[in-house]
Amino acid sequence: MPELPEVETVRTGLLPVMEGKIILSAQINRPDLRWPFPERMAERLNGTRVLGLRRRSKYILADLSSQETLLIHLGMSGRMLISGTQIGQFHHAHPAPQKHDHVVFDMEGGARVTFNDPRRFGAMDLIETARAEHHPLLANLGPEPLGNAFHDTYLAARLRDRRTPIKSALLDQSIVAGLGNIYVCEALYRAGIKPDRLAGQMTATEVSRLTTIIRDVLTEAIDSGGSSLRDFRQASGELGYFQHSFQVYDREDAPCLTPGCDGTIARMVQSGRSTFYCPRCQQ
DNA sequence: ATGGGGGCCTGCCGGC
DNA sequence: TGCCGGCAGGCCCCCA
Repeated sequence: MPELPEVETVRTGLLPVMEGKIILSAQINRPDLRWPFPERMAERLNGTRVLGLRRRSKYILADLSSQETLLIHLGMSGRMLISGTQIGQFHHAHPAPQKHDHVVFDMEGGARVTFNDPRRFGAMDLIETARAEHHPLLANLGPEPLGNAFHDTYLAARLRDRRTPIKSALLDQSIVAGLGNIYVCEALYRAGIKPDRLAGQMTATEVSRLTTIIRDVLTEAIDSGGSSLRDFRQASGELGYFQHSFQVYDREDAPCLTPGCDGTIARMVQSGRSTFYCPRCQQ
């Protein structure tokens, strides 16, 4: 799915049409995504005002005037598409409904936000705002990689003695929340660390370099509007362009881009997922 | 407790 | 052209 930068890009895109606006109607077209929708979801959403839109890891949290929070996860293939916004003098009509449009929000102000998710690995839930961080999906998340709690002594402590590959450790959302397959591959490449090295064997220097690089990669990706793999779009419908900055992800057999390295990007499978790396400059 | 693998879904692409 | 296997940005759950 959308990893942290893509989710942050979606959140930013939704802000102008959702924050401060009333949900005039929520239309729910099926009983579930990955899990059943909460009881009476449409009724609980209708007429509430969206007080704020937050992000935690890869989750979007909409705090509502009803003291409830709408939790949204995009899974692998979820999208939030906006229509009906006024751009200059032109008014964009709502497009015809598409297959896999599972939830449709009509907002005060005329915008329509459509959650479309072919694979249905996404999720939505409604929870008490005051208890949001205790939601089972959020309770065990590690620190935000762009927040103050993520620093090298923290990461070193969490990696210590772990006998899992560093790649798996960085994908573990309880260690750091928001990384996915792409950004872990990119970060390990930039750090010059071979993805199958054991987490517990990282040196202090390597851990320190990793924390900085993880921040850098995510920040650059957010600044680029995320990545538009397989046509993933921002809420506005625009394509992000960080995919053009991938240095290893999906580049099997292509030349390594490190200056002076004549290696070739390789692919291996770890825990059933593709890892891309340069066997030459990642040690 | 920790690590690995299966499973959930649909769509797309390449090979035969 | 059609069918089939493999693959896909996630993450819960079960097993050893």
